Amino acid sequence: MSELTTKRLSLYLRCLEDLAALGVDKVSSREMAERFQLNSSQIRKDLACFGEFGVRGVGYEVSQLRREIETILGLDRTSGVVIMGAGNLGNALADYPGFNSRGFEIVALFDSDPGKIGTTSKQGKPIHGLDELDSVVDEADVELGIVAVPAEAVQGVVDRLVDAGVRAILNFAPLRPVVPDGTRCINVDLKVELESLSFFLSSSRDPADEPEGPVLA
Amino acid sequence: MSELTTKRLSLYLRCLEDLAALGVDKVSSREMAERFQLNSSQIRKDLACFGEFGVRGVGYEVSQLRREIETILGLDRTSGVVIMGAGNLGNALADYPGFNSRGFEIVALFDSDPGKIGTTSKQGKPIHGLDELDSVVDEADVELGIVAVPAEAVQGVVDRLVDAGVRAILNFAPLRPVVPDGTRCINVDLKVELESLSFFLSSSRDPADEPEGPVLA
DNA sequence: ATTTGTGAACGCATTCACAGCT
DNA sequence: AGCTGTGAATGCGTTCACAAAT
Repeated sequence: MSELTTKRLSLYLRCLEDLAALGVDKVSSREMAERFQLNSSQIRKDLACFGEFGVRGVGYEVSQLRREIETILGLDRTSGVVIMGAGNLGNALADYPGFNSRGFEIVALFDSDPGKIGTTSKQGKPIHGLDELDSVVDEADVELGIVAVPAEAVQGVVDRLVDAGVRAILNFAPLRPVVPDGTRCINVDLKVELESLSFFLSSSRDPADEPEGPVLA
Repeated sequence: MSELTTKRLSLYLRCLEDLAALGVDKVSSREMAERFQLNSSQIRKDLACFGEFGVRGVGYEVSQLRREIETILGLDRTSGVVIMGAGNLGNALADYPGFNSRGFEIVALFDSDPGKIGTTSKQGKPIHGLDELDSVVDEADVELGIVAVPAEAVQGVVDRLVDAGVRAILNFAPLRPVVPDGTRCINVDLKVELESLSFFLSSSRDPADEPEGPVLA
């Protein structure tokens, strides 16, 4: 099963939430595709990986499909989340509404700075020292770790998470840590994204790509 | 040219910076691949899109290749950046070291909250009202916009950026705005990433994927 | 001997197009 | 008539393998 498919399922889920909020109760793949700029075949193929949720000639029932996707993504169950690094980014993520929603619960932040330990984020999420990681992970049934520490600290922090039993990691540091088999790490590399935009700007300034005007005389 | 290639170029650049810091001055694609867990053919193919930077039988000169990639990505030139939304995330991004580095300069944040206008981020980046967007973009030669506002405000904010002449946008809100041709928008959807990890956890708990133990008797 | 640069082969993901069902 | 589910076709990205170069 492709990771691209699962990411699209998240998108579809959000679309279905929008539709439900609008009071729509039935939707076809074509309708959804048009409304949200998706591809209808792809919607159907993605869903086909997990079952048959539609009715031929009719379409999909919004609330039912929504529940199905929630179940597929494991959002029918709440996962505890810890955030490693209580800097600006860690704090922002701790209070990010999207991370404190169905399926997830931010349990705590961890930092090595003694000045931060014992304080909380703006929304009141506690900041602990690293020595408390194992006990918090055990007690709060934490399955997910978010890493927002400087590059040089990443591998050590990830190793600590893996030792504590966390097998899913979202890493924001600009260095891809090595993780053992059976552990998944998704890297969100903000600098790479920004540099990709810089390339776009640079190449659209540079006339190299479009050497001539319109070909039509 | 694939966006995947340009994102990998950012990675290669970071690797080369590491190598330079270690005092390495020549490197082969195989060496780089092993050290940073990449694929040597892919490195060569990616580079081949932009020229011939190596010497057969020898490899690449670190400082030269580094400069070449900086030029390709447009980092030999500083782009002004504005951040829309001075909430937790916007503020964290404004002070993020990776965004205040070679090739980029965070110029200002913008917010509609009168209580924030006139204040600054922790690192001193000014927060303006939306009415000042056009003048700031004009005066500071801003080419890049980062969007960190709630979903319902995204499209309006993006339209304002486009009107002001910003043609490259990094969007953190959970809604993909429509942008005109010639404008590029990269969406970083944090909730999608987290839900993708939730799926991984869910499917590795669920024995459906691996119905049996080891096949070897 | 070693490594680049690249055409060819491969594999994966998307899109098409239609049979099957309501 | 209309829409799903899916095999077939296409397109894209990665990997292989080797000729060209030092």
